[in-house]
Amino acid sequence: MSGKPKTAISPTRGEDYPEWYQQVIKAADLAEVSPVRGCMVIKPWGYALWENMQRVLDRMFKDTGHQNAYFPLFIPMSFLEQEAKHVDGFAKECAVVTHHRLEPGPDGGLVPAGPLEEPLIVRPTSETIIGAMYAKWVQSYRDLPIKINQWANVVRWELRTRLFLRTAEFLWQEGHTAHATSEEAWDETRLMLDVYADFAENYMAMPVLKGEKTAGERFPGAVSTVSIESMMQDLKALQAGTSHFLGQNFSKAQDIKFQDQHGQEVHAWTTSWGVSTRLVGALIMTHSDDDGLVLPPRLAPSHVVILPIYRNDEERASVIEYCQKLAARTREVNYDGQAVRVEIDDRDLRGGEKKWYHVKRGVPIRVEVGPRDVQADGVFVGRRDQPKSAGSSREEFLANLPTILAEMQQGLFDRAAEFREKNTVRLDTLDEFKQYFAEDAPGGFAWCHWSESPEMEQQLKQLKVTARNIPIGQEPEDGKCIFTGQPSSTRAVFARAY
RNA sequence: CGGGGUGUAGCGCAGUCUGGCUAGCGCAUCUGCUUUGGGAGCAGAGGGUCGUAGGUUCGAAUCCUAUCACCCCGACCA
Repeated sequence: MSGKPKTAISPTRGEDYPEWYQQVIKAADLAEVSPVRGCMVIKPWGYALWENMQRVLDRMFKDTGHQNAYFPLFIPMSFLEQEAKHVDGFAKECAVVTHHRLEPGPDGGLVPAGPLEEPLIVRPTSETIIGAMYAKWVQSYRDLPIKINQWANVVRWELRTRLFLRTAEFLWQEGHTAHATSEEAWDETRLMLDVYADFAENYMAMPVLKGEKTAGERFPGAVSTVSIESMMQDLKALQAGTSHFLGQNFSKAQDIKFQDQHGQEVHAWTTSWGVSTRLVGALIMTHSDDDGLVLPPRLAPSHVVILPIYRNDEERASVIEYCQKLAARTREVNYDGQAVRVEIDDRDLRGGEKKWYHVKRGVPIRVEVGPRDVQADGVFVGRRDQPKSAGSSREEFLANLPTILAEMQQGLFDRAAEFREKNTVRLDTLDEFKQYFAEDAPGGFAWCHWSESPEMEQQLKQLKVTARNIPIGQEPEDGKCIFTGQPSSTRAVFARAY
């Protein structure tokens, strides 16, 4: 016995960040690697978190005029060949289905049989298959706009995978819209970016930078890609969501055209936008600490866990009864427009062990109830964002619960925002830039004047830094690109990234 | 996909160089007793065709060949 560790997660963030990340996922029981290369199994606690994200986002999509639908998992290979730039971006990393039958093989195994006339691609994204349907559905300007979202799984044959951040198969939503005018499609692109930013900041408690991607970081085939970018606790950036203005590139390739009010035949303007289970990774790396997962209350699968403490059957009976009543009362409390989510953990485990189990899983509030609390009609309350627990009366606890949860939600956002602020700089020379992103330097977010150029690409590659985006809403400012000296009026944010 | 590394019990590892007792240890699991407002103590038990397939040998976790998977570094990352 080496004594009680100081932290529940080992190594700590400071010791080995990537390993810490893996250990948090394991300790919180969010997911596991599966027998299938590059694919993960999302476990109940992790999936419940994803379901909460889905629920909120789905409501937001519907509130902005979108409808859900479902398109096929398989895409004919010829569809992917339609848009030239799209081909460049996706061709290499797709799973391809070439047969439609299995037959007994020579060694008692199975061999694929029945070759397909045209190979099918497992969707890496659905622009092409959805576009093909839109081409049928759109004849007149009266058919527009079409605003559809789908919740689906997609496959991108990634070589280096990390749970939630990059897996070969992942869950996401993809919105696909078609519009009569460029302006309308642009508005849609920006509106959905706002939805994502709203979700990230107000539900995930994760501050984000909204901005436009540089040409090099754009979605293949898009005219413009905008993104939300956030800072993880190791100072690396993570792209948390993207929204694409596709112009008429896809509609021309797929013949999505209509007659406008003047009888003119015109190609539609399309957009697409998505967020994925990567958000779970973002959530982990934004808030969690050396004792495990920390969840923002608005997305936590459980807000409150009640831990009964007793020594014998007699105590057990009265404590459990008290806990059940407490749980019922807690469910009557309203937080964020819903009943507070509460569970009782009555497993036959030692108190300390049980407590740490829920600390590691990030449950916002722990309520410990023993015989003394039953006597006093009290509770012993621990908050995930504070090290110490404290006693209070039952009524006081119930009355304060919504405030405490709201306070925790805000507290997480404030702490993350402050962290990003502290690790953000404005740099005006290449020397400063090189120093800031030197191998042994911590790095962070650097706002710099820039211009799209081979010089920039080369410097960035050397320093393992990427242009994250060009934040929206900057005051125009006269400056010079730090790489080329070209005049520049806006800054881009640079960082090492996931 | 290139370079390097690792596959031995659910998890983490020793043993491999130099082939040879019955393949071990820690944690976890199960049982009993003790403990009980805090990640328990003692005693006992279960669990392994040593990644897989060939080969060398009287004998292979150990040597050879192939293959698969995972990790790290690069390339890539919509």
